[in-house]
Amino acid sequence: MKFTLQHKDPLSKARAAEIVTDHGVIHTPIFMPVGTAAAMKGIFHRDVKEEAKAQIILANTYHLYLRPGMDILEKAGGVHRFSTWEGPMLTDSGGFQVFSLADCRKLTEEGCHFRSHIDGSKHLFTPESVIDTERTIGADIMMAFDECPPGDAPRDYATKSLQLTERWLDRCFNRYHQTEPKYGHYQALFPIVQGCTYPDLRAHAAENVLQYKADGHAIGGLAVGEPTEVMYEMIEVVNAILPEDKPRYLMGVGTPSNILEGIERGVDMFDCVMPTRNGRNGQLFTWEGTINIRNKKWEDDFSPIDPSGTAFVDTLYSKAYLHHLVTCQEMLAAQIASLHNIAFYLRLVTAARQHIIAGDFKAWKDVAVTKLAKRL
RNA sequence: GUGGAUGUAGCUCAGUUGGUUAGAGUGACGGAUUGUGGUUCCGAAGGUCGUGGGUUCGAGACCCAUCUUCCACC
Repeated sequence: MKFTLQHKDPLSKARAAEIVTDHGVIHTPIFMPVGTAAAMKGIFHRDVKEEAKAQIILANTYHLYLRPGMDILEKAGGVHRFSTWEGPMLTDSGGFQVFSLADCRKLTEEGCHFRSHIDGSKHLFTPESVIDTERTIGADIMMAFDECPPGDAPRDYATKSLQLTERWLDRCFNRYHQTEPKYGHYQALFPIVQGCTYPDLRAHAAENVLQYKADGHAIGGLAVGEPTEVMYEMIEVVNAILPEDKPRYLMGVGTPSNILEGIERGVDMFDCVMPTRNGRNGQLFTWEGTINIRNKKWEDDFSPIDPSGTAFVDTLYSKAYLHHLVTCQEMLAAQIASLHNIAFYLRLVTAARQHIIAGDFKAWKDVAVTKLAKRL
């Protein structure tokens, strides 16, 4: 995997770069749509690629491990061949899922015991087993197995959690170096910087991660309940330490404004369920602000969903029709809204990249953020 | 025609021996959702208790009449 820095914004930490993987090139800053079970809910991969212009998508280790299971993925020849997505992919380690299902987990030094949310069966994830699983899935970028503590974690818990995450990280990299890719393409492993909302813990975590000379670094454990300003502060602390010549990935973030603020602070990669999950619930993102298409006010608005949109759904369908589909809970509503939203998120980061290259990112961002936060 | 049931929020229904401001689910309305269980949560709105009399300090509840819908029997 090769990371090439192309442009740096003179007035901020924003940068434009290129990541080359064995499945293709990623231009950063980039947003990565989340396809948990190796599928973008309701959207054909063809449209994810051709209409939304996604360059890399996520899948989830926890979910693929439970269904269809690793025997099937191995027989399928990995997640790319199985799902027919031929572009770059990234797998989350399942750390977040294990911890977001807190009522059915038990944490030990060895790893995490948990019960399947599907059938209640018992399982154990360890740093080693997760790396093995991610090798079998075969994504271009694998994530380390970590603990993701809540946003309001007290300091003593945050400290212990970080120490465990760091011991697990060491075991992840040991296993990573002991194993080989199964399908003939390179797989990177990104460590995840934790530390909750404590600047010194974050700084320590960022320093600790450097020893692995990884292909890229992730910032995790943010947007989990802490104030937005605190999240930005943590990004600044961490990015001051993470190397400039490697991609930085802010996990699970966020709103369009969050993403632009992250880019300004030197983040290159983002993922979030917001465009797809909120789309299924009728929230549309636009340059002018967000639209709740369920609202009665749209029932007789026959203007296009997004006149400036580039996905075919944006100008083909009216707001009134989408309002009707959402009201009727038609599957098509979720499909249209999801495709619109991920297309918008990709246009958002593409615009950011163009403005970084043009040299006017900061001024553009300040104007864009105020509009994006509006509700229409 | 006779007998029996029924009527409470848009819809489906609770509502104790008569006792504070008549509740729930669902829908409709609005908000939330940040490394996805096609999810979940929150808020506010919504009532002439079929109608009219009566008994009572007090009636959604008891009595009378009447109307609605349903069932059974002639």
